[in-house]
Amino acid sequence: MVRQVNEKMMPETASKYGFETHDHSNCVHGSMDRAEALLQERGARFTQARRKVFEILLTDHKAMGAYAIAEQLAEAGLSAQPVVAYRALDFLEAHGLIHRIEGKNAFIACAHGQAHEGGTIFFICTQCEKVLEIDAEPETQRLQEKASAVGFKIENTVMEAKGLCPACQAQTAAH
Amino acid sequence: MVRQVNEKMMPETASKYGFETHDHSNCVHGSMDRAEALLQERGARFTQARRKVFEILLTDHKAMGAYAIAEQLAEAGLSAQPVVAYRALDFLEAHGLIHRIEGKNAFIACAHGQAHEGGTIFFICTQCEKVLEIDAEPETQRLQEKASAVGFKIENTVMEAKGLCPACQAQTAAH
DNA sequence: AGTGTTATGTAATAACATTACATTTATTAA
DNA sequence: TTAATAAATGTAATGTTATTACATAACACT
Repeated sequence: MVRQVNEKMMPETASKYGFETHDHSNCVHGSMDRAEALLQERGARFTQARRKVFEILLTDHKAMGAYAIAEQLAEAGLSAQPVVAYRALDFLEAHGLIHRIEGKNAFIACAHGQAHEGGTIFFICTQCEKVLEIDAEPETQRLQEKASAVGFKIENTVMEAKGLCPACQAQTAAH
Repeated sequence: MVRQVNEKMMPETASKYGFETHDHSNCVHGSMDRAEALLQERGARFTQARRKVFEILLTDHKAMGAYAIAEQLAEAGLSAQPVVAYRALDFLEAHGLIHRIEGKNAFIACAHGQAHEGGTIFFICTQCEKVLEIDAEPETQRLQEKASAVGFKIENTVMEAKGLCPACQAQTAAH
């Protein structure tokens, strides 16, 4: 696997992370390595299917549906059945390595290698499908307070905003 | 259609609204009347299908899937095809009369007759399926600020929390 | 009444997700 | 090392949610 970055590769590797340019090749491998370490520490198995699914999500760096992921699994010699993707996705989500985007029935690799303690807010670009993750604190805390006020016990919170990222706004304005 | 409330009916009509008891019969008709007025003002047509779907959601007062709604449509002599329900749901949502709950692929009648200007936060009870709506201000405003900081332009926000309502907490604790 | 617009009926299909069970691969303990 | 156990994968089928396409009907306006 190629890890070096040469001039020819730059246009591809200099992708978007959040909404800013970054060295994507480095980002992918760094995330894989961190995941590897994390899972080993937890005594969880980073199998081929899980590895491949995580890699797919890291590579595209945008929200992807389970079926699209399943299709790509075949390339690694794995079954392309949806359930295979879903199983890996469940596992990765449980370990905080990826997020499920409710508003899109899709998944993204967690940009931070591991999910925020206090939850995450997602800014989803409806045009390019990229997703920016923001630490949900202190909003989560405020939600807790509102819940307490009416006696509701929160188990899980979803905060997502759809709209246009800077790049797509510029593109739209250009027309 | 029966509008009067007698002793025999009370156990059914005294349902939950938010998480507190209220006169449900009155609530349903009040909402229908408000919707009627609102739509007339906007020059939109409150057809039989739309009326019936709204009524179904008001009656159960909990999150319902489109297919469950479609089944009930037949009772009014309408087609039970999902698309009929979806069309009415789209219309009602566009006019702020109902909300879509992303985390459940389901819909509820807006408890306030019309959606909050600044968005709504939903507290969804995973046990009884009831949903409480809370004004999202000032959270929406804070989200806007966070978005502005990274140059993101929000078009739509989803804030939902799943958990247990007071009644279901009590019930669970009793075991 | 005639015309354009809006809503509904009907059928088919697309997109997303889970269940069930057989088989394989890894872990563990004898 | 091997037998027993647990964990993960393969495969097929099915369940659930949502949309497309096109014909027909109802309404609104002149």
